[in-house]
Amino acid sequence: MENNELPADVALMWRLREAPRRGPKPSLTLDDIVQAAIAIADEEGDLAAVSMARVAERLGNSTMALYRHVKSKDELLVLMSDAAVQRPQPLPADADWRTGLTLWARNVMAEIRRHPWYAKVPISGPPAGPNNLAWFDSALGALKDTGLPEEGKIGVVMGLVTYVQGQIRMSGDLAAGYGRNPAAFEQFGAVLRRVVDPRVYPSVAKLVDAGVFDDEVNFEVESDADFDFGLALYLDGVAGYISRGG
Amino acid sequence: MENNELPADVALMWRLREAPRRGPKPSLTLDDIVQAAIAIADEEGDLAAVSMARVAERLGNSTMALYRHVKSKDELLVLMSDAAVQRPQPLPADADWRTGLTLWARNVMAEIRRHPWYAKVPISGPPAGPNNLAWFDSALGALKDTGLPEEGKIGVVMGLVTYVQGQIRMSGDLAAGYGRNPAAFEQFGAVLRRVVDPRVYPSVAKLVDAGVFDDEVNFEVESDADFDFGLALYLDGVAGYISRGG
DNA sequence: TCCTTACTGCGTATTAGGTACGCTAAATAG
DNA sequence: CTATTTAGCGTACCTAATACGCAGTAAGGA
Repeated sequence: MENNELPADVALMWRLREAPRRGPKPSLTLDDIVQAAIAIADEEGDLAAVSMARVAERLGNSTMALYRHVKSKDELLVLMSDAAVQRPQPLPADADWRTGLTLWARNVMAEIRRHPWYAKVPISGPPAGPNNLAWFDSALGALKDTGLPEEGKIGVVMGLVTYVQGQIRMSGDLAAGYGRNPAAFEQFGAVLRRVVDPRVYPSVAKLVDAGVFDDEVNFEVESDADFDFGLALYLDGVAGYISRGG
Repeated sequence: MENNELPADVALMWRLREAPRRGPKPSLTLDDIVQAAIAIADEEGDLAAVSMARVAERLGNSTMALYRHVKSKDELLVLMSDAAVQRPQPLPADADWRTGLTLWARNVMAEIRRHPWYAKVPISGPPAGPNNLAWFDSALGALKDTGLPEEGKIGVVMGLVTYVQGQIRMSGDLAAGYGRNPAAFEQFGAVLRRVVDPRVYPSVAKLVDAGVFDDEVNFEVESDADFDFGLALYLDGVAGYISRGG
């Protein structure tokens, strides 16, 4: 058959399996499994909360039943990461590239905020699922009138993806760390004051003296501002690249 | 005692524990443990290869002996991530900020390439270890003549850290995925050709038609080029920010 | 000197999780 | 009706983290 050549997980994500004819009717569908796993991760806010046993329990099945539908837990994670993201909203057709990419990046951020575990799924290859590919397509589309060569568009989008992913992972890790031990953050300024020798860490010492770490930090607000700040810097760079013609 | 107020892991990283007086001489030092764990992660190229049992075995001790020196495996990981990075080389004093940050970013990349697992250690808080703090200090120092306010410098450096981290994690994940299943990458173009409907994925379809995915990809080379490309874009943005005066 | 005390190493056991294997039963093709 | 294919699942094995408590050791004080 034609889709035998496709990697198994890709075939699953694109639903390319032909319906099997014989055997008992499945009491589980792949969709059920993926949705249950997503629900657990969402509720717990933690990818580590997803265990095969827990997913099966939620579905009223035994653990091993899942393995009839999924080759391994890793495969389930890949399926989750494609199913978790909805298709992107189409960008306004009349938007210039910068407006489009800004919107796109914010939408990605918003989408993933609903599934914070998304950034923890190890990326094992190019974006091969239909939903993730749609996001990729949408970002490329924002650059269609820039005159950049195709490779240049890919580079710009990859850089943006990298930035967004990095931001998400970092803020996610920090938020988790904060939740686990808020004191560590509140004491950070005091810790630095105790530990930082100005001869060894001159620049950090200046920050400490300037009192930068003294006020409490609000993570939600600050990470949004940081995100837009870094994004704007990156897009400034892209603007220069475009005006140079790639 | 004064350091009782410090978080335990911070105190360990800065070696602030007073020497205990009574009891048997420790046959293990914290350094031994951390170095053994690093050695395992380096050799295996995989943070998951580090288990408490394996570290202990390497040291000729029992698993549980480690817990006299380290509160948990997570704490060991934090210690590893600070011990793994050497102090940064001082940046040339006469370098402008852009040369300095470019050098800095490349040095970070080179340093972490020697310990690819570094990027997998969950960041649970601000950079609190002496070595990581030294890197942070070094990056801030590169911006000292820019006239940026302290908060602006932090923003620039945080954005850069985010970019570098994102790049490292992504290229690391991809390389691991490639190692596990090279076929998935080589077939990627063919897969897209089979699966991409131009009406749904117009921009990706254009890439496919342009043959962008047809040539084999060399990961080492390409990721360096991608890294410098994205870095340059970001630094272009920073240049604009600086010339606007923060 | 000897006892107390703090501390190290470690054996044991518990808990959690992923998954190989093989059996049983169901549905369908012939 | 029989052969084949497939779903569910019980069992078992392996890896890993870590709580708990005992035993032995070295320094401080009597």
